[in-house]
Amino acid sequence: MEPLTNRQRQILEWIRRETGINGRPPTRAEMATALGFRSVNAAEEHLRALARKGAIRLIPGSARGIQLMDGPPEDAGLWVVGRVAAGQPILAREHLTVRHSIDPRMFRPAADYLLTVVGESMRDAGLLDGDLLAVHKNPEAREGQIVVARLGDEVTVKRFSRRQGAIWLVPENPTYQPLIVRPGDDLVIEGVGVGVVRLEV
Amino acid sequence: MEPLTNRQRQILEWIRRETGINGRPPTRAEMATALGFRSVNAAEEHLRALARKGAIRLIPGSARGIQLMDGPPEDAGLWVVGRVAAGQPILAREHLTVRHSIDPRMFRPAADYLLTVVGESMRDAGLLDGDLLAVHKNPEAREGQIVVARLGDEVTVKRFSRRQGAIWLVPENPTYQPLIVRPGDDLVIEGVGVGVVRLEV
DNA sequence: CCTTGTACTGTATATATATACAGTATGGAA
DNA sequence: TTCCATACTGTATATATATACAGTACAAGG
Repeated sequence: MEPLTNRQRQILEWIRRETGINGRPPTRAEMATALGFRSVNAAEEHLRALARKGAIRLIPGSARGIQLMDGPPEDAGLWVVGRVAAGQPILAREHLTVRHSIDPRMFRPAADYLLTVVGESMRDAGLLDGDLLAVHKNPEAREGQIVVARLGDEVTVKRFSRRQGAIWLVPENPTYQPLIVRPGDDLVIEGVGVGVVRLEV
Repeated sequence: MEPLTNRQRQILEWIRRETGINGRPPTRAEMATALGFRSVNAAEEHLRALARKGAIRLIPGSARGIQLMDGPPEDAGLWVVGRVAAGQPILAREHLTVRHSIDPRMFRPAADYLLTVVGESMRDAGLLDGDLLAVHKNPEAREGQIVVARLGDEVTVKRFSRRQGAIWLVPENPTYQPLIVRPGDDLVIEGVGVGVVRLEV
């Protein structure tokens, strides 16, 4: 998709919001009124530009014929990706399993997927066995963040910390030991935790 | 809402489906074509009937001016209702605050609202301060369930238990004491916890 | 029996709406 | 410099769309 200008992004966001609120896309006249155009043609040309760049689809000759190319964020949903060892690292294979209807943008920053937590190593951070960790994909982490880290083939959820020039992956359970990552170990930060969803209480 | 006839329910369902697929409500002509009417007025009169019975709202003089009164269950979302004391009972007032786009039917049984947990009394059950407890409205509870209970004016989240002929509201934190409900105290079970959503990690 | 509501057909029309065409001004790329 | 895209104003028009009005048939309720 071609990049949008600031104004175009602004207008696309407005259309998205308006469509969500009213349950139907706006007309050119409604756009002009709301966005401050004195000519309906300004709206028409913005729609053409957005359609040309692939952000929307226009249905010719049809009232309110605006289709948003990426569905409204409300029903985008999140996938549960594999299972993650939060105790002794156990599993590594990544594969989509179930999709849940949760707005990814409810979390800050927005979540990209959900990971099932396995084990009790993050218990004192309120992360229990079976919990779904909402993860924001990011190759870097800041001090104290809960991260999804990959060490070789294995994936683990821990608190990220830098101590004595090394990276520590610290559990939140006194019966577990911190993982100290030595330079040369192939550590990959997959993302940072941005939220938790528990389906059983 | 007045009861719908079979045909009206059928047509309402079609409108709902169509609106979801196309991102906008149908026109009278589209309805006639799809539903097999040879007159657009059949569609018009069905819409009038649905509007009169409160199932939809019609926007006069507007193209595709059909508003579904109850949104499709997928994007119904959940409201955060007030704040609940999970430590010493603190707050009682119930009022809607924010709405989150979470499928209520993700939980078993389906959630009716979200409650913000206040305090640390349920810490060892993985319920931290600020967590959103997904609650299924229910006036009864079974042994061991996490309940939202109202004692007089105050609302609290605890584990439900029957011991020695009385009801115990048991915290999950050794520094807190169980609440023993004596016969005569006006205890109301507001609902049972069916899940947790945490927006910060 | 009469009335009311449902469930349609068939025709007609005002207007809501998309959309073309003619301009103006600006800024970036070739 | 020229060309093109952006970002608009302003006018005009074909048609998509809502909606009124006139019927028909049937079933239920008072």
